[in-house]
Amino acid sequence: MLDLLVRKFERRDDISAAQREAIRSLPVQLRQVRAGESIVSEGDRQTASLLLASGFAARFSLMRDGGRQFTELGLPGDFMDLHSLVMKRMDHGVLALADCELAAIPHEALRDLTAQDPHLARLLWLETVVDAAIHRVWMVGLGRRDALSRMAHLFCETQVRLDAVGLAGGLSFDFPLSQTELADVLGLSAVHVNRTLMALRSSGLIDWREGRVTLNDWARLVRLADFDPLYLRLWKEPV
Amino acid sequence: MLDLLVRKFERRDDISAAQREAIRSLPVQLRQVRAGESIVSEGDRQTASLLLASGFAARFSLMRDGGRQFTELGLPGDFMDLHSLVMKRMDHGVLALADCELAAIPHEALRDLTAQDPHLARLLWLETVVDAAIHRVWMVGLGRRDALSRMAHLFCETQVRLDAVGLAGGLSFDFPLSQTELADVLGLSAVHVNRTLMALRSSGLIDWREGRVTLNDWARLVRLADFDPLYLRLWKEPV
DNA sequence: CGCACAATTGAGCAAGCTCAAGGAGTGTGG
DNA sequence: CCACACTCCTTGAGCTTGCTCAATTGTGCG
Repeated sequence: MLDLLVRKFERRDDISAAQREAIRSLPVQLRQVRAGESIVSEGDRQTASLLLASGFAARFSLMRDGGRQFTELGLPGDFMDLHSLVMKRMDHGVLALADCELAAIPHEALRDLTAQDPHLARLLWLETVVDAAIHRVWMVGLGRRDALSRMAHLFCETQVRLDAVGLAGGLSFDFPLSQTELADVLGLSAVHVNRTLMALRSSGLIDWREGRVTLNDWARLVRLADFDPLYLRLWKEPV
Repeated sequence: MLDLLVRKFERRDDISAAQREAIRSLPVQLRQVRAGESIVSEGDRQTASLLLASGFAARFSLMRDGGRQFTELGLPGDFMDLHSLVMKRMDHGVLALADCELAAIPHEALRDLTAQDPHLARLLWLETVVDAAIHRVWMVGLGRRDALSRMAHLFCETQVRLDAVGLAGGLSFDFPLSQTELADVLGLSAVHVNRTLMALRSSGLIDWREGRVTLNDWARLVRLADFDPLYLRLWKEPV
């Protein structure tokens, strides 16, 4: 379960056997959340951070008028609320989009680990920094991309992120969102998501049936989305 | 100059005299950048992080088609690229919107500081986490708010952030952006920014003349923007 | 004066929205 | 087994927010 974290760190930088061991021996408490249920609510004060072991989750904010905006998708290997280690009170909620298994790691243990090992501290810090980088890319999409390119970008990003944790079978991956949920990711209405999707489908770029997306023409999709995966920091570079 | 940082930390948590001193004795190199010039370019590999001492800056991303989206405003007391301490390569650029003074703090010094003092490490980490929180709020605005409320929200946020560093005279503050730049903040066209601004002005909510904004009706503006400053983490709470 | 840049305004257009309805799949109680 | 409810997807129709293109008016500066 913590191996997921080890493997993610190892994609980004070299770590020693002792460090690997230090991560593997972090205390965890397993938690299961059903699809559609809340994982963390806005305003909660966290005392542990949740590592998603399997499933799909999303950070979201609600508006006074009932509107909802998802601000990030959480995939296996991602922390849903690592930032709560330094900012206890949650400024947003986290929702399970599929059945999820989560490993709760007490903040106390994470604090000890980061105090004793500055390198692992930086790798954890990097996790939250990559979240911010993803946020920025989404902002660019929300502010400056039209629906088609925005959606294409999300599919590209999701493919690369899932592939990084071995959950993409080539250019195909599970994507258990409803179109309404996708609309809240993309800042569109559900109706427009449907039409945009139809356009992507009928131009042969993607298929999406029974919760599984297939990217039929990666090159064309990347061009349409202007996608460059550098911001995901999924390749080695010393930290 | 580094006092700005000390004061920001002290707004958020208690720090000891020794810690204060450790921050004050960080090596810095002063740098001046003229309005309109670039502070950091996308793709740069940073070896120091830049603390904005005075002026106004913005993070931005460019699109292939020439479009531009600002992803955060940098105000005095903010780091423009603290995240580069753990993610060397810049995934976006930083632009001076007004004449800026910056203090460059070598990564080496920051690494030493964070390795030796976990509490200060967490406070620096928190800086980047608040950036991410601001990103999320902007995302909600870009995805789900109309132009009027989005602009009102930005003015509220800017007032609170400037006030926190003593740069707001009551409900009035310097705001040295052109309408075109504001458009790139809000994900709107310059023309629509102008019209939205007119609406805010003629309803008596704000004035904006000669680079200075005045908020005439804070309560109404907050309501229009649905603004809640909690995400800025400008008040005390142990880290 | 001439130039560059910012703000403003008009006019027409379009991407994306809302409202509404219908179909398909699934689960539940009778 | 059927009726019903429910959710999700799909499609049509008309509307509205915000866009583009274009022109006009300052304003500071060499």
